[in-house]
Amino acid sequence: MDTRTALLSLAERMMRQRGYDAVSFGDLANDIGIKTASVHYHFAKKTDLAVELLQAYATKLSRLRANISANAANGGAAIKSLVALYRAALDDGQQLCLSVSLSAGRDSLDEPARDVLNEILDDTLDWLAATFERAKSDGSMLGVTSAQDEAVACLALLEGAQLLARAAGALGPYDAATRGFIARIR
Amino acid sequence: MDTRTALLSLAERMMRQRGYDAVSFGDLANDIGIKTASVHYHFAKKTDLAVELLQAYATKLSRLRANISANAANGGAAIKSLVALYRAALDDGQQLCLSVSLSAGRDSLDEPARDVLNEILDDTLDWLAATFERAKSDGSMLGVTSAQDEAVACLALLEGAQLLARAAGALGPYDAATRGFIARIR
DNA sequence: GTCTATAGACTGATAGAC
DNA sequence: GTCTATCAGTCTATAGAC
Repeated sequence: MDTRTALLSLAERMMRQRGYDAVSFGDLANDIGIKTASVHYHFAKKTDLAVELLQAYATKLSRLRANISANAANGGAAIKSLVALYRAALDDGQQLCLSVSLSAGRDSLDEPARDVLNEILDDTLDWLAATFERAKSDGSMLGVTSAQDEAVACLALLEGAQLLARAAGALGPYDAATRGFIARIR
Repeated sequence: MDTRTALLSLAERMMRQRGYDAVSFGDLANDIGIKTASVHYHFAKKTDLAVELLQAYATKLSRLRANISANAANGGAAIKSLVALYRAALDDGQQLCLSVSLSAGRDSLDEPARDVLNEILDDTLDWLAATFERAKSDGSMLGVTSAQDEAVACLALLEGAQLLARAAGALGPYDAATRGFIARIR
């Protein structure tokens, strides 16, 4: 793996664990085994690193969601897969998903980075709303009234569940928080 | 208001808006109109400030929850009041509640601060579980099976809803996320 | 309680050699 | 691409005068 890719991968892991402010070029350089000046060669400013990280994350998430939609037998199964996806991102309660982690320290980011962050949220909510609509039509989920509201509620639940699980350093709270929701799926 | 109280109040507002790492003694000193050395007179270390902030927050929350319990006609009404409490804390989408904000940057805190953070979470979950039990008994909430799971799910929903509202800088997402949940209350 | 002054470490970032 | 060297700025924190 080339240095650039290694830096991106390390930065993602570190920022998901500690947040944007708590990760420095010095940390990254040290871990990789190079100097801070070399990190600056690959990413001129720290915000460039954040933006590229978020863009790669947005692309990856889009692909994963499209995959889920294509392979799910119905809307409910797709939603269930998304819950599993956010669960896997927790890494046993050690890290949040990048969007939650950087969302919390939002004010430390500049506008370009915040834009990609908003794009990720919007895309996720769009997918969720469409998928709840699908679940409503095919009858694979109980009690869906407003697909829009369900989408926001679902994302809030998953993000909050990640926060609680990370605080506990374990998956338990994530599972407890999502159990009732999952039970609505037929 | 004395300087110490002003510092606590300012630090709470700033940290709820930006997170722990992004608030410095310099920021606080500047805003109050004193020097950083004077801030250190009131709070020797930054972590002392965090711990005191969190302890005051824990006390305040306990009092508020006890008040809600005492004044609510039934369990459902109490839960509804808690949802309103977390909504008010948002300040129109400008800041998170202290516990969510510091939870995200958890790794920057030392053990004493993390301990109070966990205490806040545990107390909140205990109150929620007891209140869902109450709602289950008095029939003021639909579909309560496990009060424990409901408690975790409810807190996750409220914390995630705060995150989404702050990202949008508006209360809309909070209301959308909690609408379906509120509808279960009779 | 607040100040000046200062320490020592770390921050993001740049210039220029190899 | 990576290095050395360096910058100006910030950070938490302390000593000691007033």
